[in-house]
Amino acid sequence: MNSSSIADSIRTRLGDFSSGERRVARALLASYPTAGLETVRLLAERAGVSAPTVLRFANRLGFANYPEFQRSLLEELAERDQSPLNAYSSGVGEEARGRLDPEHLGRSAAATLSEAVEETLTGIPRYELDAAVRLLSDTDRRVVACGGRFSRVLAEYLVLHLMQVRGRSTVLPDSPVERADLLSDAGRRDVFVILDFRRYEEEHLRLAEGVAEREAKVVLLTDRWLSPVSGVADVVLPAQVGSLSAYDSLVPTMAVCEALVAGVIHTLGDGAEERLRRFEETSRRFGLL
Amino acid sequence: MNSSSIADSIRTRLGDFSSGERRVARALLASYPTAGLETVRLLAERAGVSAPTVLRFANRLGFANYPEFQRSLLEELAERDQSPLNAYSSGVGEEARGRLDPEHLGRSAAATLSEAVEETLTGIPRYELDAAVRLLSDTDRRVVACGGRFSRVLAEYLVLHLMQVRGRSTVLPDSPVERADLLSDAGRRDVFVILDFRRYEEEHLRLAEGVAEREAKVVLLTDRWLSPVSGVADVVLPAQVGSLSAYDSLVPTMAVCEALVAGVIHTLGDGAEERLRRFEETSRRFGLL
DNA sequence: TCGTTCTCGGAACATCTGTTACAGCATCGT
DNA sequence: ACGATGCTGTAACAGATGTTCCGAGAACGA
Repeated sequence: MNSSSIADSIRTRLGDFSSGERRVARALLASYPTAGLETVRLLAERAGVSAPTVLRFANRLGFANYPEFQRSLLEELAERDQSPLNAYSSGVGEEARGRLDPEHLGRSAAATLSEAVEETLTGIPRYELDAAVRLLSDTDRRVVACGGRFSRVLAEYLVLHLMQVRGRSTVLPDSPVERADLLSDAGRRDVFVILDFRRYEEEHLRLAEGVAEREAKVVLLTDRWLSPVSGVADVVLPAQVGSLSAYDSLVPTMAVCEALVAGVIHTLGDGAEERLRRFEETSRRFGLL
Repeated sequence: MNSSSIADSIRTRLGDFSSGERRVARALLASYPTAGLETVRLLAERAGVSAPTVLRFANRLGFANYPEFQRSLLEELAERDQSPLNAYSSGVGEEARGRLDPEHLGRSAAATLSEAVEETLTGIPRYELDAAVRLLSDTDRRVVACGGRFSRVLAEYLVLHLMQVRGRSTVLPDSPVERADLLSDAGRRDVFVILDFRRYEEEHLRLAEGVAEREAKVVLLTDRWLSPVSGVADVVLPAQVGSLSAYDSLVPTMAVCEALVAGVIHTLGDGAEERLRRFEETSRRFGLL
């Protein structure tokens, strides 16, 4: 959706603008093109600058008048509405995947990561997603999530969501005592969400084997080479790792997490809404906002 | 409520209009909505009527002013641009939510999220990305990151990476004392990475204003409605929020984080590699793996 | 045919728009 | 440290905009 010449022109030449003009550019790009179709004063307010700065911005773009600038915006809009297929005119998808071109950091990242997200989510078998959602939607079960170096933050992210829509969800504590306490009660009423990416952590495998033995359910989020935990897991959700640098990307995995949350919310329906309301009310009452 | 309420309203009530007003309506529908965003006189010419007729047309639609009519048109346009996928589900929010059953969960999530990632990364001006990378690659500066309810985990994620490739990076501590300690030293040698999404947190604005006053640099990661922090930020990186449920997605923002890290690694080159080697060695030596 | 009603456009009006000039301010280089 | 340069906001300006009023004309029914 970037065949629009004006927006592109702004993005390219943003460095030449002054800081005030840059604010205008940002405000315009943030809600394009409508912000540019309002009056000068409104756009100025939106950007937090004065009216003349907006005019200087238009001048710098090469327009003599503000009306002329608006006319260009309108023409562009009219063309776009006429031929909606032109959106794909600038083939971004054909760029090399996985390799980072520093000149076009944004573009190559866009191509690599969006493709990884798409492949991941379409690549996961329906049954697996379904099963994972069913387990996470079972409010009789407690949910415990854990991850490694980086994936730990996604465990937290998932739990933060689940806390709000269903409750009874925690991340596996760090401290040995707390951890032992939690695992002592582990049983068939629990589902463990384990995020394990290479280099796979042996600790995760021990954990998974242990709780599986006690008939707890295990959901595994991993990369496409499949952590050894997959041997004991009830559900396996593999993700692509389309990486931009030495590090693998966790973006597709985060997408899976959000899809899971969306599925849980849908399954729980009114239950989730009620829980959420209660959650918010409690937050307000205790001043936790 | 179909794709565009105003256009529909016109089509339905076309019979109530006078013949002159009808010509205006046709001209407007012929090139919708751009024709309505021009001046009264231009629309009048386009329709072959006089200016007052156009105003009567707007009045008949229930608008007190012509500007008010244009404002509605703009709002409608903004909404439509905001969620290009919702054009199909025709804005029935509840039904759209209901369509997210596990059967289509994977597909719709794939489409929504990968598109959001792509739009986000191609939509961010190169200048902003470069500026952010430049700031984060300056090892003379300390990096401090902070976020809100959910985005906090991304602040952690970013810092985890930066710790390994450049060091001198922390998340803003939770405890008031530690926080005060850190902020006491804040100055031109620092860059604050603030993640602020709606509902925007006033605390972030205060923080940003405070550190900006002391000449620290501020990098803002926000949604497309731009947190108020954007007023004082040196770099603004907006992201799409293509959401699957009641929650906005943070997947695109995570993609931005990874792109930033990739940029920093590239900029630092051998310096990053050496740092990483040292980091690994230290981890092994102290048994921190 | 006449009179009523509705519709429409011309012209004057008030407002708000975009615009410009100017002065204060920060930033940078010397 | 101190001018020079560039950037920004305030205030005043001219023009265009949307708006209103009023009279001319058309449509319709009696």
